[in-house]
Amino acid sequence: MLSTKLFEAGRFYRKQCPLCKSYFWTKRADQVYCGDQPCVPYGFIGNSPIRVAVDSVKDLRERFLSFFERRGHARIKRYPVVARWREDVFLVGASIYDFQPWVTSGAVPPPANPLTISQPSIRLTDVDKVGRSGRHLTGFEMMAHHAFNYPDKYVYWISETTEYAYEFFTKELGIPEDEITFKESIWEGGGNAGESFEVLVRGLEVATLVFMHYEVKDGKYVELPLKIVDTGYGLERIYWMAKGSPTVYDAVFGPFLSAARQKLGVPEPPADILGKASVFFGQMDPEVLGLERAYDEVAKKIGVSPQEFREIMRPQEALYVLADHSRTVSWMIADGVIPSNTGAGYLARLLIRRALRGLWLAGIEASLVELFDLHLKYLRDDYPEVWEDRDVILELIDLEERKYKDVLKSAPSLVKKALERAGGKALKAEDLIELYDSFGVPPEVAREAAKKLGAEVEVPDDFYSRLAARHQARRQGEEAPKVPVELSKVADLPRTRELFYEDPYRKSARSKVLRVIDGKYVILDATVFYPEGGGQPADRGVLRHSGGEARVVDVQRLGGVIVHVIEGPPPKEGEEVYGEIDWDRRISLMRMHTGTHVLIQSIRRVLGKHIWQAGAQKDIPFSRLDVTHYKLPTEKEIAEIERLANKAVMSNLPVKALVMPRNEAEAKFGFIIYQGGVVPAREIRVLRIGPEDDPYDVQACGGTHLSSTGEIGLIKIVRVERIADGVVRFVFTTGEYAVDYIQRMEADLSAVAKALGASKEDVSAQLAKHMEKVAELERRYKRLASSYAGLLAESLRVEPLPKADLAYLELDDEDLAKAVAAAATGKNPRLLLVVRLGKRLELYSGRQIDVGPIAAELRRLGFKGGGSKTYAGGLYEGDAEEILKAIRDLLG
RNA sequence: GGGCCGGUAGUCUAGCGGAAGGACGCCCGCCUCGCGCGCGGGAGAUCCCGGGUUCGAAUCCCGGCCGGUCCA
Repeated sequence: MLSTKLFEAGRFYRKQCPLCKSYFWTKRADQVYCGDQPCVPYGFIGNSPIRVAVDSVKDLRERFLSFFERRGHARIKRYPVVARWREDVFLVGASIYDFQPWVTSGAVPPPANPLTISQPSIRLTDVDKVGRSGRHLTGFEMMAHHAFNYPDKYVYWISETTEYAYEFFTKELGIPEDEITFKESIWEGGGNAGESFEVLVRGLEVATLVFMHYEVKDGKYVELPLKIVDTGYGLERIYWMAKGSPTVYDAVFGPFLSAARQKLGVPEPPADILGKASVFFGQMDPEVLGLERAYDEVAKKIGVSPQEFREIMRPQEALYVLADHSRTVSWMIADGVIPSNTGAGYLARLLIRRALRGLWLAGIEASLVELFDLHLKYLRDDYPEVWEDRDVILELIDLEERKYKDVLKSAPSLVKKALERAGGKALKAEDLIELYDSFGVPPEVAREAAKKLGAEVEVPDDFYSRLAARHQARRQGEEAPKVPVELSKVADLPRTRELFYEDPYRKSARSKVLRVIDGKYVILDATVFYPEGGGQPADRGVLRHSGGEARVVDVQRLGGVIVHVIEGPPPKEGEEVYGEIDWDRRISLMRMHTGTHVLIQSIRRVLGKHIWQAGAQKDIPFSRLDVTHYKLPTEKEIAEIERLANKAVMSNLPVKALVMPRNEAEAKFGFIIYQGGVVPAREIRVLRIGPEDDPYDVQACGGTHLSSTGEIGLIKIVRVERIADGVVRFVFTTGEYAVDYIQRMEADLSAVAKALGASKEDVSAQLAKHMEKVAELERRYKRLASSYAGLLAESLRVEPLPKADLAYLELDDEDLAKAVAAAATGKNPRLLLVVRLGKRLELYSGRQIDVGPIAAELRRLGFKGGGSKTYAGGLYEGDAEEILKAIRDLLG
């Protein structure tokens, strides 16, 4: 039993729902059911219990946030929907995600305590119900108030939380006190758990109050030192209730839906059918029933034919899906997601394709870009930052729309080919997998295409898992540890002192050997050797010790210590060694690393805010930087990026590594600091390029860096390529390697210039001239050759035989021979022309003569070759007279 | 990172071991008062590059380059 002061003082009854067996609290003595779906139907459609005027979603959000502000909560800016600070999920699915795992584990203090926020969240678990259930959304705002209770600092717990919620709904929104039901439940997620209350009003869950104080370990609940109040108030749902409209979509997207209907000529649906449908769908569980069955059931309950019902609903659903998905996708793109075939990008693509498919199924001919554009106008007020990215969003949608249409267009011919290969009648599961794996044709589309060709295709239920199995084999073996040393063998050692951070320019140090494992792995108390990390390779160098000199071939982090992998005589444990790094290599890598930061910022400034690092590998002589971008940059853009990057180099900006608390870094610089991925610590190392008041670039980074950008010397982009959908790779180089590269290019250019007899500056013009000259010569040659061939054909000495006319010619040019033959056999269809071309012998014949049997006969005389009906060619070393004689015999 | 598909005239494409074909576009002529349509003719291709196999390679094999696509 989960009770609280509010229930005791407010005279609530605790009851058990006879349908779902849940316990709940209510003020109404006569309430029987829990008040949740599916136990009771919606009671607010067309009749809202909310007594105050709520003009807009924005108005409601503001009421909530200021309500909690007035009660001592700090208002926090919403976080991005892309969870770059986490490695376990792509997207933020609730407000608590903002604080996991660092705050909830206790490692990092919250940005404020208590706090209130309205967090845009994305969940794709119920994506199939969106548009149909009337209440599911892929994107929604979770309004919340959070309190983090530490053993030494108590904020508030169950009684305050329930009172706040009760007060918000009854006082702030004016819902009658006896309309509120608190249902007891247990909530679990993200590795945490706790008791919870679901706040229900007339059949709709409007908020969940979670009292998180367990960690889930091996299926058991372990008490956490932290007690966290995690609440979630559905902004869209409460607004829906305030409006009392048939569906949440009509409430939230109303103006857009009207505009879209008008634009597309889709009639306004009858509100009563929509309202009833929403109520019945709400009470159904399509997961169990199947969506199509649910359709029939609801139609029956409303009293219309299933067919009529579908006709009314299909276009509405398509519009609902469009409204929801377009908002979610816009959020994602504005936060830096590029639709692609991987990760979060794939989820964006999925939503875009679902929106397209919905419109297509409903028979609505429309441009998705225009519909997005229309919707963005309505989103502008609530999400100004999304509006700022309008251009990028529309360009990406246009691109995706075209791609999808291409797939649909090419599907029939691909399916046809697959059918032919499979022998006509049916496609097997492997064929479908092949189609999806190689061409992106979804199985449903393949089935439709095959049906049109008269073939039956069944999509297996386990299609996607079979697909996964096909790729599983390759995934294995990837996670080989970098050093084959068990963590337990070094767990007792103190953290290695990281001299490379204290002074990145330090080349050597004396330090003590703490442990040597297998004569190959050395751990020191302090080291100048940088361990591989953050895309920067490990240092190389030597360890000099009493027993000689060992080469350091690799350096890796293992827990808190740094392991040197050596080749050569190992040092003794306890002795002092002299470690020296390969400085030329290290300083070059530092140029590459600092250069990477300069480059990504330059790319961002030229190509746009949607640019994020998708991976990077610093190396010599070339490094690479992968960024999110949807098309190959133009030469002009690349030149501009390079110019900007080198301008930053020439400005000789200061580079400074700052160690600061995570919250402070995030608040000061934003989430843009997470370019290289997650940094798992309370204190993070932030690299700032440029002056404090106007930095060029700021990123969380664990690498070694120069102290000013001028030391990079030069940044040269070598190549730009698209390595995947939505990912562009910049291959570049810096410092002396950039000079090497340019010198090599110039040497090549010089060689070309020399061959052309032109100066380097004049190469391309001279080359164009040469090409033109060659083309002109070719034209002249062809003209002459063709008239010469005509003359030769005219002057052939033709020897009439009973079965054919024979002619013989000696030439040294095969093309000429062809031309002569074409002219001569064209005129005389019974001509057989024998041409001697050095060691080669060729026979050409007119239409009426079959050269095949003749060639067969000649092979017996030593001719090696063959051909078609009117041509035979091959080697013949003997006397041409013998051939002619044989032919005369044959044709005589 | 890996798999698969593709690269043939300005564009789209057929051919997939034997003399590089078609469509659109372009040029010329006929028809028409003129335009368009129609008809006839013509120009236009290092068959992506480099090796190999073969008497012979656009075609088969190997290696590159470029593009697409799917999976990580």
